[in-house]
Amino acid sequence: MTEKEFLAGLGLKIKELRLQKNISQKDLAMECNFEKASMSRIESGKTNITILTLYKIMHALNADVKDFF
Amino acid sequence: MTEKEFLAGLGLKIKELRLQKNISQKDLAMECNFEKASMSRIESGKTNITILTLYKIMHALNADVKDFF
DNA sequence: GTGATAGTTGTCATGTATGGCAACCAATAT
DNA sequence: ATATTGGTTGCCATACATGACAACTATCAC
Repeated sequence: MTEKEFLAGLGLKIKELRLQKNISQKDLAMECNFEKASMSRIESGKTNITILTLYKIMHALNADVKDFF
Repeated sequence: MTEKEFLAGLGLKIKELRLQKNISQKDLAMECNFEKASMSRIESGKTNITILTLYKIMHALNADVKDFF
């Protein structure tokens, strides 16, 4: 698995978990205290997020970090 | 759990996995293509690593990302 | 003591994540 | 046609992760 693929996969996983909660990128982003634009870039695998950003998203989704992989 | 605690916990987990393989910070760092200094800071929770850095460490340790959490 | 190994800490340059705002596209509804 | 909603993309400033090198401490061996 390349790094690009890894990021894309993680983004997809976040998207899946978000859709399970039936919330928009905007709403999830707001709970994480950042812009919907950032969430879009994250879900599409365009940014190499830090572990704390993942942690924030995890919290907002009431998920475990394990669930992201 | 605070963000600081989260980073510290992750660093500790990396250290554990590294020690299970009986390799030094320097050796692990070399396999990840960075300096032992960086590995030291990561294990002590001083840096908010990106997900790709975690991915590299995971690879070098032959571990699954899940194992880090 | 000298040397080797393991880890920590400081500083620097470069790249990029983050946070912010705006403009845009697509789809749907009014 | 207009408005709304969900998502994407561009740009900007700031903060910080990364990669690199050096200096330092501590421990253990010779």
